[in-house]
Amino acid sequence: MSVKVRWEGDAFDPECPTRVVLDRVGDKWTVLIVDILDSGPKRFNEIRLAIGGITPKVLTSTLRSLVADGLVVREVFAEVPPRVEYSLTGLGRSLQDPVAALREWAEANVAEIVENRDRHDEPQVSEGMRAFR
Amino acid sequence: MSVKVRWEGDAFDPECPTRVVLDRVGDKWTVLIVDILDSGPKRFNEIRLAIGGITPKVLTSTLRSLVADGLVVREVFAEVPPRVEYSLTGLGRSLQDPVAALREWAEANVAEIVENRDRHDEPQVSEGMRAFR
DNA sequence: GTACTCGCTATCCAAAAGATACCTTAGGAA
DNA sequence: TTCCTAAGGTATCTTTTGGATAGCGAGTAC
Repeated sequence: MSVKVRWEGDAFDPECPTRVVLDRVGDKWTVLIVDILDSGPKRFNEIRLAIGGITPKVLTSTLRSLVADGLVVREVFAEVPPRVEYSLTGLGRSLQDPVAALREWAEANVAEIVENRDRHDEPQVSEGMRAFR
Repeated sequence: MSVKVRWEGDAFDPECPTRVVLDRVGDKWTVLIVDILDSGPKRFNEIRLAIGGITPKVLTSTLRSLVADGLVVREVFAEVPPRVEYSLTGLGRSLQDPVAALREWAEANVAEIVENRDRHDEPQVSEGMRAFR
C-alpha cells in the first residue's frame, strides 16, 4: 500500500511516478496555469494578469517546465510586437481529472483543516497542562 | 471551471481549499509520511528511517504542520527514554483517496512525461531551425 | 562518572522563489 | 531622426525555504 511497495524503488527516484506528478501538481502555479489554459490558448501576459501575483521570471520558468513535460505547447508568431501563445496538450488537459478529485476532497474537508489550524495557533495550554510540555 | 470561478475569490487566499490541499500534498514529505502512518502508529525515528533521506529538522516541522492541520495525532508517553507516537486521524486517512487518484494518473502518464522531458533536454535544433531561435 | 537512548533543537549553508529594473525589435508619431 | 510603445521576456538583487551537521536533556545502566 505504500509508495515504496508500489513503486518497488526509491520514492525519491526522479522517475517515481507519484513523485514526478506531485512535484508538478504541488507547484504553486502549475494548477492555476493549467486551469487558465483550459479555456483556450493564452498569451504570456494574459496568463500573468489572469493569475496576478506571479512575477515574469517565475511564470517563464513554470511555463518552460510545463512545455518540457509536454503538458503545454508554446507557439511563437513572427509579428511585431511578438506574440507567443501557450495552450494545453491532451496530456495537460487530462491532468484536470485527478486534480478535480483533489479539489473535491479539498472543498469537502478544508473547513475542518482550517479550523484545526486556527485552534492550534492559540496558546491553548492550561496551567494544569503546562508541566507536560 | 477555473479555480478562481469556483472559489469566487483569490486563489492565493490562505483559505482557498484547493490551494490549502495542494500546499500540503505537494510538500515533498507529506504523502510519504501519511503513507507510512497508514499501516499504524509510528515513532519519530521509525518514520525517519522508513523514509530515509529526511533530516530530523524537516521531519519535525512536517509532522508539526500535519498535527496542526489535524491529519496526524502526536502522543507522548512519559517513559525513559521518551516515546512519541504519531498516527493518522480519520481526516488523514481520508486523504489517501484523492492521492490514490493522482497516483493512478501518475502511473498511467509518467512514462510520457519523462520521455518528453528527456527529448526536451537534447540539443535537437537543426541547422535549418537555428535561425528561428 | 561515563555511556547510552530517544526525540528532538541550534547553527550554518545552499538552493529556490520572489521583487524590481531593464532589454530587444520594429512600426508609428513628433 | 529621435522618441515612444508593445510583448515577452532577462538580469540582478533579496528573501525565504530546505537541508546538513552537531549537540542537548533526562533518566537509567554499567
